[in-house]
Amino acid sequence: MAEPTERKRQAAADAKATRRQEILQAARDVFAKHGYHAAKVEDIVHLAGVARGTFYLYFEDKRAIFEEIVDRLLVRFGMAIARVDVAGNVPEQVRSNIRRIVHLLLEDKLTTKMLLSDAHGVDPAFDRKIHSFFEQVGSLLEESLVDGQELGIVVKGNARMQAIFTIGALKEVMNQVVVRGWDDSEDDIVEALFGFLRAGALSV
Amino acid sequence: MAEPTERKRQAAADAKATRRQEILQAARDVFAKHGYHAAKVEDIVHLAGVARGTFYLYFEDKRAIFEEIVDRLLVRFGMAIARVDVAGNVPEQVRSNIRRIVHLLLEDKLTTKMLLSDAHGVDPAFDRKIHSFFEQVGSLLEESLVDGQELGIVVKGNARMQAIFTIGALKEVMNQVVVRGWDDSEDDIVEALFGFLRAGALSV
DNA sequence: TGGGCCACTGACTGACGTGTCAGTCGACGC
DNA sequence: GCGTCGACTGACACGTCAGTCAGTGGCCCA
Repeated sequence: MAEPTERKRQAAADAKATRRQEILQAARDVFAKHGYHAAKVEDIVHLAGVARGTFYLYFEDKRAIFEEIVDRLLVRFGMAIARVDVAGNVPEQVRSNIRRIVHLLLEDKLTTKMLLSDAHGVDPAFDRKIHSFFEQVGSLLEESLVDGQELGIVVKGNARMQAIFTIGALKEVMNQVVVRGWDDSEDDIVEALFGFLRAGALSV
Repeated sequence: MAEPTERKRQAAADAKATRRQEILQAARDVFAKHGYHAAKVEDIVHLAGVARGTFYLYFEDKRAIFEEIVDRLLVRFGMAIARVDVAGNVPEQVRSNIRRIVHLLLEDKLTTKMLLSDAHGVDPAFDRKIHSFFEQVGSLLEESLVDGQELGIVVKGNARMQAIFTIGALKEVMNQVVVRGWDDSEDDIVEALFGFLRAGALSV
């Protein structure tokens, strides 16, 4: 193994992977800057420093590369969520979940921006995908809230709406950070969000 | 006054206003169904039952009619918000505000859908307009929260974030109702949202 | 040296959809 | 009846941009 031919094949594969990565990164930048519809394939290839045709050697079409970028984030997002174990320290687990998610989203703000502001209206099928992802997250959260209500650690009420409000609050704060140039620290955001979930805003 | 000529002029003006309204309504339906980018002027004129050219007698271009529809909603939205008077019954005033806003947004779900899911990525200038509107709402809310904190009726903490979370929760629940076909009653939504602001979700 | 391979190129094409404008038509006044 | 007006029409011109494909050049092996 590792005869010259093989080594070469490997080097070539690496080069291709690198090239692919370059295009992917350029695409992320362009999509984040201009939005999906205003982003031209021309802009992407120009930024990546390759010709128009090369783009199509690596990706099916404009939509495909957009989808790949978003998909990667969705997968990582899904993995960042941990089910809460009611036997343990619940508040701390909730806080950890929030922290992991916020961290993930702020790690690559450009991709988050794409997800939050461009992912709608790309294509009906793609819209459905995004929607069903958030729906899954919502359902998972809702189930946890119902469990929590039975154990008395979650406020009684419409759990589905509590889940929606929570997701909305998260989405909106991420939107502010990522679209507007807010530079609040991750910790501040995590603590503020946790505080909001714990006590709401009104103390009347 | 009201001589034949005058009466006729009035009738003509009415006819024009009606025609304009027809096109506006068709546009709202098409934008809500397909999203801004996928909506074709062709679709709008077809639904309105007029020719392509007629559209351009009434509106500058596709963007202009979209902007007019959204602007109308933004104005009404702005008017639905009342400043809270700390001398009075604060919770009830907050609840009224929520109720008015939810009512307004559910009154014309199609326009709300446009605002929530299509208004981004239309055009940089338009994006800025939408953004600055929500920013104004956010600032107003933040000020109120700061006042409330001093009076002890709002939970201590980062008021700007509390404002963002609140707006996010509202946006997300409206999105669910309007994009997904949720049919929860207005009262349920208002009460759930109010409850969330009052107590959060966790009771630990 | 030459020939095959393959990543890469960029001029080109075709589709699409916006906005235009020369022309139609009915109403109305004279 | 005849001329004027203006709302309305819809075929067309035009720009834009995604995706294609015939061609180039560098590299390696025989």
